[in-house]
Amino acid sequence: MAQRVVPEAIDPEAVEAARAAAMPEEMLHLVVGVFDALSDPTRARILYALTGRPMCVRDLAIITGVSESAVSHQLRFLRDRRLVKPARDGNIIRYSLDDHHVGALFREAEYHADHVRQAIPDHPYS
Amino acid sequence: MAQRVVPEAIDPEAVEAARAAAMPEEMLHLVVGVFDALSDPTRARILYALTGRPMCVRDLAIITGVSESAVSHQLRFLRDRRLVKPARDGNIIRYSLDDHHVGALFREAEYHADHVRQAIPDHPYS
DNA sequence: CCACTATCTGAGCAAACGTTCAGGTAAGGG
DNA sequence: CCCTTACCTGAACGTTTGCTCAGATAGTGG
Repeated sequence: MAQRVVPEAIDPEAVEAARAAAMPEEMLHLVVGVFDALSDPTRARILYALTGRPMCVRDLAIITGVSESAVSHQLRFLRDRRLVKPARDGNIIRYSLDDHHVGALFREAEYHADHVRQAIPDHPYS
Repeated sequence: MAQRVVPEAIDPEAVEAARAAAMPEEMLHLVVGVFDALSDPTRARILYALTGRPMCVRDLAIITGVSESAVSHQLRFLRDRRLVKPARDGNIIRYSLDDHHVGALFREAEYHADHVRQAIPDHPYS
């Protein structure tokens, strides 16, 4: 009669181990935040450009192909997450990377991209 | 009379350099794809758990706190991007990481998280 | 075979996202 | 001073996202 209501673990040891090794909630929030910052083409282009040199809003708009307003919105997003920092120079504001780890993240992601392209010669995403 | 219609670069050299160093469109697509996979809390929890050991859908649902259906949907997403791979074992299917770079990405992101928390002792995101 | 288990799939929906538009602020030059 | 330049901001919008629900599929054991 009494049917199972709570789903049981199939491999309780694995679940226990995973729970023990799980990332703290707060850390996960921050980690997901960085990946989120890098998960949009415009933001990725901005950050990748800033990998090489500081740039102002106007020039970033040219590079990314969106409006200056859009760039400004995204820069605020990136500033809030401490990924870029502004530096005033007269009338213009030059943005630069606030964390050198961004470069490393791109490098690792590129390795992964190679891994994918290697698995499927004619690349899998349309 | 003839007013400027096309926005001019403020620092043409920087724009030119950034253009020259820009990531190829196709590569950017793949790179953004990985970050996108890692930018959702549920997917991040799944991948982080799989960092330690292979797991089945049911147990991942327990770990992540969402339904088995939701996990299955996300696993399809991750499978499409070659981030995880399934291995049948009788009736259950165990998923494992398909790319060891995922671990490295988490590590770099954690470094960044430390960078943020260091900058602002009482952590900045609510 | 038939019931059960583990996983998958498609539709539907509320929430979040990225962009543009229009207007606002702050520093610089005539 | 006032106008221009560079950047910021809020509202509105169409799109995308991640979830749940209901039902389908595939392997297992009696």
